[in-house]
Amino acid sequence: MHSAFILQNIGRHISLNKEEEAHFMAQLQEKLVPKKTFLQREGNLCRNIYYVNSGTLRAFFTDKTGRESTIMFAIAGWWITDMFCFINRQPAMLQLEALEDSQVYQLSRDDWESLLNDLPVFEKYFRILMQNAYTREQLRIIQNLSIPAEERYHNFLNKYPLVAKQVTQKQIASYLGITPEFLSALRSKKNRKTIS
Amino acid sequence: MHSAFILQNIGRHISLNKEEEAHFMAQLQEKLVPKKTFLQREGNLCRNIYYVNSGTLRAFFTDKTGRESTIMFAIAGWWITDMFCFINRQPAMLQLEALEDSQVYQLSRDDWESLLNDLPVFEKYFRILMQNAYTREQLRIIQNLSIPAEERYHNFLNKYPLVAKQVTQKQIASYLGITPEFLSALRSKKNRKTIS
DNA sequence: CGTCTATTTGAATGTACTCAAAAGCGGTGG
DNA sequence: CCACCGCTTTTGAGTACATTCAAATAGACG
Repeated sequence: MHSAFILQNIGRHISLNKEEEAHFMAQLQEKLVPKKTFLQREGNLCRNIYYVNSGTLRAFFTDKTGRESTIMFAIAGWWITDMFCFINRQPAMLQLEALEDSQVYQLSRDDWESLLNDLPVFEKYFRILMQNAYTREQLRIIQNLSIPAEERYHNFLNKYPLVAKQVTQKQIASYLGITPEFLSALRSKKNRKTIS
Repeated sequence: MHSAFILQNIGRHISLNKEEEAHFMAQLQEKLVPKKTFLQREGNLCRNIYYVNSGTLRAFFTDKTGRESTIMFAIAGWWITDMFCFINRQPAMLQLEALEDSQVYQLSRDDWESLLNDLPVFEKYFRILMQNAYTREQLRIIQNLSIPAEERYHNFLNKYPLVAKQVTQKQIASYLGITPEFLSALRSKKNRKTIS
């Protein structure tokens, strides 16, 4: 049963009694997201945050020229949304797309706020989640600023091996901030080195 | 009196009674940081988080080649630390430097943890801080990935006008991820446009 | 005033991009 | 099951953005 997993996951950070667990689970709405469908489209009000039970999701930004930048991937155990727009009840800048058939729990902005009020222990849980997200993004910025694309690519493969298996090179390139052509060139350069 | 400011600042997010305010203030240690001195050096255990009362601080990363990347600036009203290493009680990757004579409140890792336990309302406060920090870094990543250096420079000037007044071009360049020479070239290009 | 660092300028170089075309791969329908 | 379609990946040539290195100029500070 899936609900066991999310409670187990939360249990690594905070302790809940049976009532609290039930109260929390009651707020969640299970959703199936077929491959290539969107949980969130750009411009629509960002109403929900999602916990991934299974599958793979991608959040990406599209600039005026149509170029996509992948902001994050999410696999089982991750929460994903357009956090800025979720918090501030604004139209989403990001789109959320299923990269394969996925199953998520949906939690609405209002229910999230109620949850934090009703069960203050969730303030701690989300404080830890936000703190992890912050430090993760900061490490990403440090890397983007200080190391070249080739090394960032290998770091990505090492840090997110499960994600790397599920996504295309094009998507990895858009996460690293390079073109798919250039990523391809890096890879073949590496192969030539390895072979010779 | 400075303590009024920090309490006022916190009061924008959570409500504290007089006892809680006193308990919180008792954890803080006031520190003067003269210009060009370091609050935190790379490799030292990152023991503290700092709230800036006055002045300007900079957090930066130094790579193997000696190149500096500015991770953040902090002026009055901001908290600053090497968050990843603070949370995980690790040697700092970042250095914290005063760009002018500054005055800060220091809160140690242990006292921070006690504060969260003793006054759970601070879980909410730091949840909001972490959430703001996360969304800020995510917007920065989106910009770094999707827009060219020249536009990022102007966005920086618009977003952080007070910071821009206090820091050198070299430091702004290292925040944007470009060399000072290239920033200088962008600026003179802009001037030529404006003049002609 | 002299020293130190920041900023500017320019030339040569390198990293990454654009555009175009070919090859590979997966899914779908006949 | 095979043929075709669309998308991803590869490859290559030409280009643009950004860097490095060097040197001159300007500013800040004791």
